[in-house]
Amino acid sequence: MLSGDIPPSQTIYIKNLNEKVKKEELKRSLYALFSQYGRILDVVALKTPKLRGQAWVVFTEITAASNAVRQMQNFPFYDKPMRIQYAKTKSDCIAKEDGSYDKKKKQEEKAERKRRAEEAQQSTMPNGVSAQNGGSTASFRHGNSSAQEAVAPNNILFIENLPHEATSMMLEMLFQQYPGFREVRMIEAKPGIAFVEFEDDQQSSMAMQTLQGFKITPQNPMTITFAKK
DNA sequence: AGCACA
Repeated sequence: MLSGDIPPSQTIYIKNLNEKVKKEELKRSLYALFSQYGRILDVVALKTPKLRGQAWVVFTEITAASNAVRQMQNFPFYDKPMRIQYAKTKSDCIAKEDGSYDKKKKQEEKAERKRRAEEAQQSTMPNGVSAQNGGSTASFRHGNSSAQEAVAPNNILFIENLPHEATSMMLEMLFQQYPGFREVRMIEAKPGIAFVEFEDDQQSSMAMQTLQGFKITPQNPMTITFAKK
C-alpha cells in the first residue's frame, strides 16, 4: 500500500510521529523542519486518541509538498522515522482561500462522522454495554523556500539572511550548544550566509528545528536549510 | 494503525 494512490496536494500527512512530544513543540518543530521546502500556511496536530502521532503540514506550493514527501520520507524525527503521504482531503485553510469552504457542509460531515462512529460502537455491543472492560476497544475490531531544488537531509546546514555583521564566532556560540556540532564556515566574499557542520543529519536537523528563524538582529530571521550535496 | 482543521 504505497502512498502513490493519493494525488499530490499542497498538504502532507505525516504519521508515525513520536506521541510523547507535546503538541506545541511538535508543531513548532515540524514548522521549522519543513519550512525549508517552502512557505507553510498551517501545521495541524491533535492529541485525541484517534489523531495523536499524526500531523498535517500545509504548503502554499504543491511542489514544496512533493519535495518534502520525497526528501523527508522515513527521516528520523524524535527517534522515529516519519511516514509521509499527501493528505486525502483539502485543508480548511486552503478551502477558505479558494472560496470552496462551506461551514454548513463542514458541520454536516462532522456530524456524519460522529454518527457512523457511534453506529460502529453499537453494532459491536448489542446489549448496549459500555466499553469499560479493561478499556480495550481493540478486541472489537471487525471491519474495522524558494525551494525549487529538492533539499535532502545533510549533516551540513546552509544559513541565509544573516546580518552582515554576523561573525563565525557568533554563529559558533549559537550552534555549538547542539550535540554533534563540528564547525561554522563563512565565506568572506559572500556576506549573509554560512555553513554549519554537524556529525550527522539527525543532529543537524535538531539544531535546525530549534534555530529556524532565529534573529541575531530583529530584522534578520535566519533561514536554515540542508546544504546541497 | 490511525486523514483533521479545539
